[in-house]
Amino acid sequence: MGKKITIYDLAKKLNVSPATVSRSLNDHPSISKKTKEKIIDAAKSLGYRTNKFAANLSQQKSNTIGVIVPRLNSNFMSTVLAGIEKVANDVGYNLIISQSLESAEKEVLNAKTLYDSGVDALMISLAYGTENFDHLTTFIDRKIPLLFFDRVFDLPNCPTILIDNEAAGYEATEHLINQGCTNILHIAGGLKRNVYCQRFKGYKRALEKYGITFKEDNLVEVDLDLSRVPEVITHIKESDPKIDGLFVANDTFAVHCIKELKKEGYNIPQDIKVMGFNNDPVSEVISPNLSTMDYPGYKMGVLAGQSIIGHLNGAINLQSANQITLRHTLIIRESTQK
Amino acid sequence: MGKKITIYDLAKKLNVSPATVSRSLNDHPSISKKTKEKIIDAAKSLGYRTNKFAANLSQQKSNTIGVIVPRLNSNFMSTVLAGIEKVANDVGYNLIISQSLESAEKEVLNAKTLYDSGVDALMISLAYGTENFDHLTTFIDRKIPLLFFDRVFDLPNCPTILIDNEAAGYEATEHLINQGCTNILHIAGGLKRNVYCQRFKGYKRALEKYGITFKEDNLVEVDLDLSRVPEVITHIKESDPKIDGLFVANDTFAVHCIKELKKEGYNIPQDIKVMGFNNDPVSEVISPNLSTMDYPGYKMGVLAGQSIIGHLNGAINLQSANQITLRHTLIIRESTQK
DNA sequence: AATTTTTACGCAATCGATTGCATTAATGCG
DNA sequence: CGCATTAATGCAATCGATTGCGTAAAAATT
Repeated sequence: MGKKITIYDLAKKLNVSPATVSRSLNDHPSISKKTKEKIIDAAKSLGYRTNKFAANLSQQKSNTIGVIVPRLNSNFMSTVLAGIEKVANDVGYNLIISQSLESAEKEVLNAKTLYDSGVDALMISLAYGTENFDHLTTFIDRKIPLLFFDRVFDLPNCPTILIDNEAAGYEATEHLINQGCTNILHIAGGLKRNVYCQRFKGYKRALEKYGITFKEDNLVEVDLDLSRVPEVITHIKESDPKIDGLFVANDTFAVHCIKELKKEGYNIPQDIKVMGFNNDPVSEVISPNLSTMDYPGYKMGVLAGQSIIGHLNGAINLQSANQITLRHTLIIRESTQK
Repeated sequence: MGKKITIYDLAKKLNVSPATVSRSLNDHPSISKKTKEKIIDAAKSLGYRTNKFAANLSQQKSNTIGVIVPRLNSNFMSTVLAGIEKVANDVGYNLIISQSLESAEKEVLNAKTLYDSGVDALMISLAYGTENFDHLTTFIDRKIPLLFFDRVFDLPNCPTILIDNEAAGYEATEHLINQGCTNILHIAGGLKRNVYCQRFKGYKRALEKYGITFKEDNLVEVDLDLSRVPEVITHIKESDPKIDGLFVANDTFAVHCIKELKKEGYNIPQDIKVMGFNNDPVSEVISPNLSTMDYPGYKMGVLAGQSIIGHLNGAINLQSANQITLRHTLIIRESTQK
């Protein structure tokens, strides 16, 4: 394998100008079929590969999309990413993925780096603590498409993709109530984030609807790290009147609550009925199987990808598809049986 | 926010040459402290951000590392990726991540794209079916560092990071034997890949060591997709003599086997003892808890990242750290109790 | 055949940062 | 003070592809 070969090499070899080579390779209409073929053949046989650095510089675009997620290694996120990657890859976009690790500061740094890297668009799912959005408005100011998914925030002209967390929270709670629960504890993630805040709102609305008074004590806001399970268990043990229903904002946490509750001698669902959220694979593994809310991660990724790419291609305009709400589905399993 | 500002803008504003600006920004020794400070201050206050396209073109490097994995959405892989991302991000490298979806063809395409994108290095975990490595030797030919992790292949001068799958397979099988199993079924992934092939070898060696004859019938090679669980169950049900031990090459699959076996009336571990592999979170959720082999994904990612970056910086040379083998740990839980 | 219109291609500037070499300014030294 | 060093900066080419504009050649028109 020799040196990298450039359009200049091709041009020289074929006695045409570099401009012609470039245009041929890009299938520009004003080049005759013959020359095009000649050049493309030569390019192929000489193993020409376009230098993206040069192309990027000259076109001021990178064919790259930046993605910032709270963490890569959660089932939900990696599934969303799989969806995004699929569509991006299919149309020739690269994905630069970075994780904020739930830190607002790191999110800012990530955004800066991606900005510097010249991504053509940014897709983001916010960290727990992000409150300031200057790192994102930079993108908007520079007309770089910005899309939120799952953990969204309302910025002008930014499409968002999510589910109706309020309705889902409502349905989850309603289900528990229908199963006979009257004292339902809700374990929420950071309430700054829409996903948790909305689920909580739904929870409250369901209580109201069924004439149950909401008690501050029945809301626990944690970061959903498993190390926080014990305090939740304590909370439940010390509850008076006794908690008889548990609505947890994510399956992983719910599953570990069940494990601990079982250890403490609780019968699930007889003593406490438990609802999760996400339909994570573990929900089908725990015994009793966890009732949960299905949350279409892969589809979310695919739609997010399609949306941003359509947008980059000018096919979709911002106004028309400013918010996509995906369907959620209540999944009833053993953990909430009467 | 106005237009993007360049070193030329800065140069003009400060009455120096672009060269001086560039050198100042890169802390070149031959620029006086005063001018450096002056320029850096101005850059900061004007919000200068270096145009990576230009820098890349001129330096012929991208500060970007390509990663190809079979799939993003598995707990193990996303954990490894989290580790890689962490170290890469800490030292200012970007990660372009793509998934082969276990298809050799897509892996080739991914490799091409990453090559074209000018990644400074490539890290890869192979798809099930990859047998030809031309798409990777391209990198070697062009002196682009190439590293394998987990699903590796021995190419000259390519560092690999993995665990001792043979030993782990041996220990897993030995444990089953020690617990009294005499007819152990092994569920393997594609045997073309080292991880599965080696685990299988370890399995066989353990059998031999304990005087058990290996039967072809006791090896099932599947792609470990959950849709394949039923056929495994059938296999077990029809086995004669009865299978009393199951060594599955990954936890997810193992867990679903347990679920199905329980449905079929088997008692785990009384009737069949089950060993998984990976120490996936689900292994602690299934009842009975699954014995497994701990496999340090995050650490693998971190080491892989450090290795390739050290290498890019010239700190580590290829020869010295050509293969890193991580420790694995047998984790004994309920599913293999006597 | 003369002229207009198309078609096909080349010229040269551009994108923004980097860097080898030359040059000027500052400093040192006898 | 004059010359040799050394320090600090500028010039201009380079990285490789893209693209507006101009022009020569071919085709169409009358």
